[in-house]
Amino acid sequence: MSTLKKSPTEFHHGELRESLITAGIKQVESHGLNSLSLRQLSIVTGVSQTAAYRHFEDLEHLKAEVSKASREILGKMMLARIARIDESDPRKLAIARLWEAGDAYIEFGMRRPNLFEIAFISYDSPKLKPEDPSPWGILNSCLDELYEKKLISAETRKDGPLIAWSMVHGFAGLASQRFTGTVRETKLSAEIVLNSVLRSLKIR
Amino acid sequence: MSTLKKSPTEFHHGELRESLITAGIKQVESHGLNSLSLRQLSIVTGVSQTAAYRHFEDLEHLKAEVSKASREILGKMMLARIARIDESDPRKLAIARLWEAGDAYIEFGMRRPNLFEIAFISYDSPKLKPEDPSPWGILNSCLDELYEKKLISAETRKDGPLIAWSMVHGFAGLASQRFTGTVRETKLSAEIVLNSVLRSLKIR
DNA sequence: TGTACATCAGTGAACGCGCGTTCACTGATGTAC
DNA sequence: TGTACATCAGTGAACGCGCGTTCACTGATGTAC
Repeated sequence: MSTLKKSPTEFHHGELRESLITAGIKQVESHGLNSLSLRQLSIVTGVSQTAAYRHFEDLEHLKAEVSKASREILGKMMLARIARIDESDPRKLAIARLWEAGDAYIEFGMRRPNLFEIAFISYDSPKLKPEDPSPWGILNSCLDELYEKKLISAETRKDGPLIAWSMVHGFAGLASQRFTGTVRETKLSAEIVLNSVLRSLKIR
Repeated sequence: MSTLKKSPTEFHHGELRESLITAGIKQVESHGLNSLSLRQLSIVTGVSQTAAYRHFEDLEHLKAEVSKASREILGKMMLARIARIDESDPRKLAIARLWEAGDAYIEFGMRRPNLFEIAFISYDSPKLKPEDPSPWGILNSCLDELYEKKLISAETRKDGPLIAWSMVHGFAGLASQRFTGTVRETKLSAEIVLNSVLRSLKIR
């Protein structure tokens, strides 16, 4: 049971940096990207409104970290779905992994639209360490596995990331904007889209 | 040579509504979605800062109109590219139309990223007339034509919009965020993506 | 054709707000000796 | 083990800004008679 606020007796927070990012994620998720402000975050975190400057150069840098954290959440969701697959046939397993990764990506867009939005805004100014796990990296691992199992050609392996990412990212974006109908309709459409990814990769 | 500003002698502007939307488009295109404000637009348009309220309920409604106008610009670009096609074989023509429409969409994302962004944000509050021309409508016309020419099946006609739109919209979004490398690389990738759309529609 | 008057489309001053950021400061911590 | 002191991570007051929106107003326009 961890609390974001420091207890009022202690002067030092100890984990302010992490707390601010976590609070940022919550704020964006429930009130949208533009509601992110240093002041708000400070209040929520129980800290003076200038404390954040000990950890972030400015608002832009904080946003970039929240963006990165969102991608990491997405990456973890993809990995969790992949880990849950029960399949012994290695070829079917490789296909199922790509499918589940893509479906998790779409689900993230649909269920957490504001996080999806900030995750894929590029903040130029700050140089961050690459996120871990990275959705892009996971997709590439899936394609590597498909290639190793001879399910896709070398050329498809090369173009695959672009094709799969465009399609899944596009649909996830449309779903996050509620352009794809009800939740039920969106789930049906997601199946069509994922099948279409496999067809594009010449797997089916 | 039309000017956005009214001449200082005249009290009535005459076309303030249109001028504000046009100024909004320019503002978003060059300084991003968040730079849009009623005050800024009023200054640019040469009008007092409250004049806009005679034409728009509030900022949100103005944004929705700018968003709609962006989609119309995109629609016009798609139609312009379609009109420029020189091809007599009706089946090849139908395919070329889909291709050019998709390519125009991607080009819009790449070249006018800020307009692309505002075009596909959904503003719930205001009910607007649907845009004309609408990118979605154009895509559907292309698919209708492919179906009439027996180039796609009835089932593909049904799923086609989703598949084509996801893929093209996804890639355009990635391109607009500069996730697809240089302009040259992006153009090469666009070809791969559009070919992949055709494959998904079982045309090639 | 001329005029009274309702309506429309502007003005300009003012309000209150939340924000990013700066500054000089202080409490807490850790380390060298 | 005890202490001096540098460094780190907070505080709180203050700044200036741009913004959306309201209000009472006024100039321009069009229409009924």
